[in-house]
Amino acid sequence: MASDHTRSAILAAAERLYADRGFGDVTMRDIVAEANVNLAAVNYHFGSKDELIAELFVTRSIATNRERLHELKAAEEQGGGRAPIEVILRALVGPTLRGCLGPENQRSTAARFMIRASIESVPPIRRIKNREIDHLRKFVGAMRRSLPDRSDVDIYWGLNFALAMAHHTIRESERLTKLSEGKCDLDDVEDVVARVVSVATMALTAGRTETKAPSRLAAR
Amino acid sequence: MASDHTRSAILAAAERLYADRGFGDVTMRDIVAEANVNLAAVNYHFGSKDELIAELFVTRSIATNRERLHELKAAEEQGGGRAPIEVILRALVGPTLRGCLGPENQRSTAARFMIRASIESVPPIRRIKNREIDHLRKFVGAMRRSLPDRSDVDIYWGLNFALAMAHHTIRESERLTKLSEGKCDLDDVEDVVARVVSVATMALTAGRTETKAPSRLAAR
DNA sequence: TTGCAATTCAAACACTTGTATGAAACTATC
DNA sequence: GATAGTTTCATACAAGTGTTTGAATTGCAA
Repeated sequence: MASDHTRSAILAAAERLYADRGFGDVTMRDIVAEANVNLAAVNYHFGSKDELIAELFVTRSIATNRERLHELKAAEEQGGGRAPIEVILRALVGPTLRGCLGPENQRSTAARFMIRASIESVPPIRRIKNREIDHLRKFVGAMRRSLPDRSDVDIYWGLNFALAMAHHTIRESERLTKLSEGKCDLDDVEDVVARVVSVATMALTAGRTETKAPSRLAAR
Repeated sequence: MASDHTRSAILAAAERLYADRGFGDVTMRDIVAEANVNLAAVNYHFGSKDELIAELFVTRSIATNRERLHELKAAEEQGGGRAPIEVILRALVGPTLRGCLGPENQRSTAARFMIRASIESVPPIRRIKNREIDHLRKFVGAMRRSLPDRSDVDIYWGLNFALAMAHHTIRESERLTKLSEGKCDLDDVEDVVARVVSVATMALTAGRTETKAPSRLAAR
């Protein structure tokens, strides 16, 4: 107990630095400098660098998953156990996209940290990451209920592509802006979410629910 | 001149190790051990570790781009200047997917190295990477010619999503296999290519060329 | 205030990293 | 076969890494 001040200062500084520069080039000395704390404090409070990273990841992982599941559950309850596929997908990719894109000042360090963690596979995180599969299975379940005629394989691929578009867009947002000479506005987060959800919905419904070809706006 | 043997042994070993384990945890000592070569050889032949990485990346970058452009050019010539969008997308994502997926023994180290390079952003590569945008612009041009009614913004997003699905599927192939309990067969590369191309095509044509809703098999 | 545990701190430690050095071995030319 | 240029090698070096140490400082209860 006592003064958690140092502890949380380290957590905040580490998360910020890791989110910005990745795990590779952030040293413990960088972290303690950013936190205005002595070098030995990290080992004193967390045991080791890896345990610090692990704690950061576990905490954020739980929070992100809770947020996504909250949206999902609300949608399913409102639909009497079956939510529209667009809404499910929105619950899956919305929180992360909103946290990582948009105007600079309102991006969450937490979301950016999680994206880093999903890219750079550092040992302490890799060990924990398997649990994420259980989390994704809950979305698979919801998608099955939403699209009972769809094969499992198609569901898995749809989920995979939805995450692909969301994560890749975040990671390569700078390149997309440059390539499109600013024509693709990544600050308009809701537009990005709508595009991702729309395409993923098409991937999941094409060739089955014919004629309905959901428009991009329908996913808003 | 003289014996390039050492030089190329280093290149091969480095590419293999980087492809497998990433830039982060491969040291020069790992490389020279794998190449059966003295530690000082890397600095003697390449100047520095960074220059070795840069040479590796430039070489592979040129080769990959040439392969993709070759497919693209052939398609456009056959179509009298306008290739079907499916074929353009196939030229974009096919080579990489084929190189990185499929049965273990026929995956190319080159392709896997390039994926590593596109994920882990290490300084020597970051400096070079900007040129890739020029390469992508050629695909944007072909896509514009193929879909003249489509807005530039939609073209850029379609390209972005196509690359997203291809790269993410490669990076997270293990997770997808585990999540789907083997139901998604990532060794069937042509099926994966067809799925990616199909979804990207839908993203690029939906709401415009109505009724045609291209089926997954149509993209084969 | 005194005493004791929790916390902070400067310094050092053991280890790994990429790079440099200078002697040895090799190769080809005369 | 001697010589000059290239390549290899064992070894050392300087810088940076995470971690440990033991003394100083703080905070709080008796």
